[in-house]
Amino acid sequence: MNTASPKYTPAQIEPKWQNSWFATNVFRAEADPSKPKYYVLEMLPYPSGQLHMGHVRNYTLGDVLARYKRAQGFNVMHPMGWDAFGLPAENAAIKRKVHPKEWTLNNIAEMKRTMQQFGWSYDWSKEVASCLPEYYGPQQALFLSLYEKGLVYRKETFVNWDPIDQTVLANEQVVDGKGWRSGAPVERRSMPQWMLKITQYTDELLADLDKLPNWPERVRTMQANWIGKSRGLQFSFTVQKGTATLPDKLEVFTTRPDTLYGATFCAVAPEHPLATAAASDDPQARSFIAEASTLGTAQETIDKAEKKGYKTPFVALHPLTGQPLPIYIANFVLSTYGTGALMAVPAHDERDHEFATKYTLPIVPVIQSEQPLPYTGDGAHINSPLFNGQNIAEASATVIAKAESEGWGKGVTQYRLRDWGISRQRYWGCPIPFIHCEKCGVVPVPRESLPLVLPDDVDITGTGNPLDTHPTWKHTTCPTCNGAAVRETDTMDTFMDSSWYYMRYLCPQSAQPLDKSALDYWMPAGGGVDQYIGGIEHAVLHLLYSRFFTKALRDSGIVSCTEPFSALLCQGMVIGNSYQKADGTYLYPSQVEQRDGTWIEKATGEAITVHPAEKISKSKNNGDAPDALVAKYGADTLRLYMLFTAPPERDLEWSETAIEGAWRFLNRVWNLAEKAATLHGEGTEATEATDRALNRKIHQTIRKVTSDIERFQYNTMVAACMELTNALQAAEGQASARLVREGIETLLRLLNPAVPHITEELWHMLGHTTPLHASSWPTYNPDAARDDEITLIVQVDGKLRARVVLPADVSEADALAAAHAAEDAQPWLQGKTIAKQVYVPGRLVNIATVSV
RNA sequence: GCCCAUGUAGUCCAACGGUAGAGACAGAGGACUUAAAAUCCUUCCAGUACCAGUUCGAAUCUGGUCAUGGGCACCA
Repeated sequence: MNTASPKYTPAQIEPKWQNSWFATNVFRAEADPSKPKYYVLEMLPYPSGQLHMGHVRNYTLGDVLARYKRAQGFNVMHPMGWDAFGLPAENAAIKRKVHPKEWTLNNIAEMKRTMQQFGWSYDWSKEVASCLPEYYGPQQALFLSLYEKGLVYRKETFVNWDPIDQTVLANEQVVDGKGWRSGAPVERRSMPQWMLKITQYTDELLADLDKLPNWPERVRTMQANWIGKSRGLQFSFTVQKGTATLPDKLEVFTTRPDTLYGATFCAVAPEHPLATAAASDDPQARSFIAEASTLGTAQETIDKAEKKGYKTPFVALHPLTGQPLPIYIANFVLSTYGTGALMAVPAHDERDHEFATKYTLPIVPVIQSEQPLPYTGDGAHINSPLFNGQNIAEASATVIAKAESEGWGKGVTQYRLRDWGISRQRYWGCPIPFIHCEKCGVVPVPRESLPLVLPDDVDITGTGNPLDTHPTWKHTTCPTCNGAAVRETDTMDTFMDSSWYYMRYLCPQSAQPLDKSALDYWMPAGGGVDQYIGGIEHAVLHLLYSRFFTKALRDSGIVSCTEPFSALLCQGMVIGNSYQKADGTYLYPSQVEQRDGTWIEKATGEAITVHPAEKISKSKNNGDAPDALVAKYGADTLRLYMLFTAPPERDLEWSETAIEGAWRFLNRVWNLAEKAATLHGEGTEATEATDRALNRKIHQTIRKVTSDIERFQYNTMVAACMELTNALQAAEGQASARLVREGIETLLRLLNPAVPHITEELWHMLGHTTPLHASSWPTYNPDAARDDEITLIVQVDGKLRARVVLPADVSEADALAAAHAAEDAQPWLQGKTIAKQVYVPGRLVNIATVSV
């Protein structure tokens, strides 16, 4: 009887269900105090126009959790938006003569269209795009709140100037001395910058890392390192030139005050006032300083062995011995850390040692050691009249106490974390709402005239700042005196945009920047986003800034919670081998195959080079585009593949054949359920035992899938569902049709968060009128899940010798007796004296014998 | 150089300190088919990178080595 059963056709069923979900807003989330809330958040994408596999993985992980929590009865917030300001839009404007706004909005539309093909359960009514005035207007208002809190200031400062992007970068955006986006070596320039006082929260940002147990350890470590807290002594040297004593002292910071007697020279940064003073009448010093700054950090990093110094005419008087120490300008001294000057102890510091060796300066050991110098370990101090024999901790305390009592120094704590420079001399960003008036100085834009909107009619050429060169935009009147004034033309770092978007999601239409009642429901005191998911690349910057923002807004009374993200999951990258032909072009994985141990192009047989797995990218062709794969297999197959192939934190290696496996599994589920829907319990006579076994499997699977989802073990969750599928297939004709059908329905409910379209379709096909997304999560019956009998392992001296099958509720005595009686164990027990017996209920008996 | 993670069948991955194999990919054989694809059935394959230790018992814990990946790297 061939009933021409309908085949699994994702191209038809997926759009159908997506339409039904989004037409009726089933994922709409509104505050409801009668229900427990759960806020699932994935990092918002930059709208490049192209969705890539990393996004697909990220959003699928979040969607499983969101759908699961919804089924568990939580009121789930699961929003999505766009990190839509930034340089690529301007680069596109320069290259392709398209306006940044048009380019960005088109990209958003395109990406959103692609994203909707995946059936992710977003409440799209919460969508925000940071480039729209509805978003950046409120951001300007928040910026004014921070200003009122004293957290915003302006500072003339050396900044990292990116010569390609023609913009200023934050320290954090300089990677190995190069711009994090352009890759160009960074230069140093001095200009007035808008700063955010993140350092006011340094201690809290560090201490509260302990309140984040559900963050990956390594992320917390990275943040702690970034904050870089260190304790030491800050003290001053009297400075002389010849015999004349200078009015200003030389302030230095050291984490090793115990080595003070070993200090044989001092070094200052090229930007230090003393360096400037030395350069005033010395052209050589001037050229040394110029060289040190133009070299930039990039050169230094590449050529880090090259420590260079220039001797100044100044000397510093040692505070304990009165000895004059020469002062050098040194290229390795950072002006931004500590005081920009240091005391050098070549015997116990590697850099100082290298420098002293190069310039033949004295090296005085002050710690007893057999090790070659420089020795950085602990030990008894020598050559240190005040504290000979003490260790580092004791000696440090002695020096600090003496310095403080005599008033030439004090114990201080230094941090590596600097204030956050947010000024960008760019067009495509949030305008900073301030006005420069000659009479009144820097004046905030009145809140009632926000949003301060970007002008559309700009000419983007790639040089300079379009806001500055715009004919009219910056000219305005001073809100205080009504005189002629000009607007600030800097825009904000895009990390500002992503520092609070997770709050605006909760009230995207609010007239206030943030609606406290919505925030207090979704992000109450003591709990923020319940689960945040994103890439490890944001471990420091975005996450640290967001934590700072949350704390600052808390202190302004705008939010109640103190940490934005209660739990964090950093997913691994999606990587793949790349295949390169001799002419340098890259082939897709589907175009190559391995034959007799070598890789060749299928079409031509030409040999190709295989590069090891790296991040999937368009230029390397090492992975197909997500929408092409959706067209080929459907979203559910791609989702399942992403979940099944590797655990979330691990890198996921691209494999076309593994996708085929996911596709096949879904077809098996389809065929199984489809058959159950057409056969109406025409019965086989099932035995009680087979039914009980199948029922047990069903309940064990519910238990396993539930706990796997809770632990983000999505790969084993899928495996458990595959097992149940196998069991159900095998049970056809063996177990009762009613139970098989129940098993299939359970399977669909368990798989629904992972593959929502096919499960919804089959659920419907089985005659259910309540859709799966509105159904509750299955619960298991512990009695049904319990095994009747167990296989007990019998070990003798730790080695497996026999196994015995016993009732699950066997007593220890019976289990031991059975173990001793086991035939296979006999040869190993003959004539042995038993020393110890270990019984692990349900698992094993281990009989340890006395060795002769 | 420092810190962290990872290392299990040909491949991707499982395994509260307790039977190394749940699941999948690939391979082999078979069934169905005129044939192929699809589907279904059966099946081969490692002893957990290496060395030592703790333990009745180690893939799992500890120490060391190696490899891969990532982060930090003149922070005084």
